[in-house]
Amino acid sequence: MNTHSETFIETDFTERQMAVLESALRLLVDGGEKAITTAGIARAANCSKESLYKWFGDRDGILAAMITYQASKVRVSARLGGPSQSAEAFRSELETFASDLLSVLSGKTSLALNRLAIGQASNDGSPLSNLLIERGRNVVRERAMVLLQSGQLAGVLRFDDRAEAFDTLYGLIMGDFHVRMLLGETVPAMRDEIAQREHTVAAIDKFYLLYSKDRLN
Amino acid sequence: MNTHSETFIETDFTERQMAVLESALRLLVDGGEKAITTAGIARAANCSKESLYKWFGDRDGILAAMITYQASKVRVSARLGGPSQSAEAFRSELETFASDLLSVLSGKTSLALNRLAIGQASNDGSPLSNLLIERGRNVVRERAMVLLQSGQLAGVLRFDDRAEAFDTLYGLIMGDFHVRMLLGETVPAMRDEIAQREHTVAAIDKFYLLYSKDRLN
DNA sequence: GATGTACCGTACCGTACGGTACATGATTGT
DNA sequence: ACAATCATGTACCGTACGGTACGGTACATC
Repeated sequence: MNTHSETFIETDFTERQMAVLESALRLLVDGGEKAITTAGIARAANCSKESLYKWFGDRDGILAAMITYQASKVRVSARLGGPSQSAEAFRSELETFASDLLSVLSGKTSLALNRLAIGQASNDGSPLSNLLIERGRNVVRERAMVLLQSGQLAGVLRFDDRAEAFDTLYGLIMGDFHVRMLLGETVPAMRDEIAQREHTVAAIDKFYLLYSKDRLN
Repeated sequence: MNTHSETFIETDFTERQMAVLESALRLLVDGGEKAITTAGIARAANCSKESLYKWFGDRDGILAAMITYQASKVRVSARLGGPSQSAEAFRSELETFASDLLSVLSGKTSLALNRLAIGQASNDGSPLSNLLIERGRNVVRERAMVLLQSGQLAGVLRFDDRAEAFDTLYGLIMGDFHVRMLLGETVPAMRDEIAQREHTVAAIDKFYLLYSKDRLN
C-alpha cells in the first residue's frame, strides 16, 4: 500500500475528477481566471463539458472543487513533538512553520487561487473566499496557535493574548509580501532559498525580542 | 480660491471625465469587476460609450484611468515637520502614519481597486498592478521612508537597513488584515475607530521595542 | 446664420462564454 | 452475449459584452 496517499485528506472526488481538477488548476496557474472556461477545462482534461456539469454542477462548483481539492493536497504536516521539549527544538519548529508559511503562500497555485477568490470577493457572500479562509488561513492559523501554546507551556514564550501573538508573528514573517505577490510583483526576499531562510531567521529573531520569556520589560 | 483643490495632484482629466470616473468607481465599489461594463459605466454616468472610447481608448484604459484618478485623490498629506523634533512629536507622527495606512487600505474604493488589479494580475505584464504598486504602495512607502529617516536623525530610532525597518513596521501594523479584507472578511480590529486606535498603538509599541534607540540588546 | 466641436442615445455587429441536448463509443455487471 | 451505465465529442442556443457607427442636439466661434 502506498503510504503517501494516507497523508491526503479524504475527499469525495473520483480519480478521474481529481485528474480533471489538476489540469484545471494548471490551466488557472498559467492562464488566470479568464482561462478557466468550461470548454477550456474540458479540452485540457480530455473530458466532456457534460461530465463537468454532472460532477460539479456549474462553473462556480468547478472553482469551489478546485479550492477544496488543492486544500486537501497542501494540508500542512501536523506537529509531532509534544508540549515538553527543549528551547532549541521549539525555535527550530517555529522556523519550520515560518518557512512553510512562506513556501505555501508564494506557491503559484496558492497565488492563483487567492487571486481567483479575491477577484470575485466583492460580489455576494462569496463562498469561494470563505472556502479559502476556512481551508487555507484558518488551518495554518490553528497549527500556529498550538505551536505558540506549546511554546508558552515550555516556558520559552510569554504572552497574554495568543491571537495577538499570532498576528504579530504573521506580520513579521509576511509583511506585505503576500499582497505584492498577488499583484504579480516578484518579491526579492522570495527569490531563492537562502533569501527566504535569511528573512525567516530575522523574523523569528524579532518575534523572540517581543515575546521571549526573557524579554526585559 | 478654494485651498482644497490645491492639495490634489494635477491630472489630465476634464471635469466631465472625472465625474464619469467617479461614478465608475462607485459602480466598481458596490458591484465588483463584473459590474464595470462599458454600457454600464455609460448608463451610470449619463454619457455615451463613444465618449468613453474617445477619452480612454478601450476598457483597460478606463480601468487605468480609474486607478490614476483615485490615486490622485488619496495622495497622503506630506510631512510638514523638519527632521529636528521632539521624541513625542515623532511618535505621534508615526502613529498618524499607521492610522492613515489602516484607513486608506481598508477603504472601500482601495479594496475594490486592489481586487480589480489582483484579479487580472496573472495575465500579462499587468499594467494595472504596476500602476497600483507605483501610485499606491510606493507613495506610502516613500512617505514612511523619510519618516523613519527623520526618526533616526532625531535619535529616536536605530536601524541599519531602512527598508527592512519599513517592512517590519508595515507587518506589525497590517499583519494579514489586508488580504483578509480583500477576501471580503470584516476584520474585527478594523471595526470602529477605537479598535483601530488600540491596534495602532500596540503596533507602534512593538516597533519601538525592536527599533528604539534605547533598545537593550 | 453658417460652421465646427463635443457630446448623448441607441442601434448594431462579432465574438466568446455558460449551459444543454444528443449521438457515439467504452466499461461493467449479469 | 447483451443490456445498462457512464463518458466523450460535437453541435447548438441564448445571452452578455467590447467595440463601432450613426443620427440628433447643445453650444461656441467666426
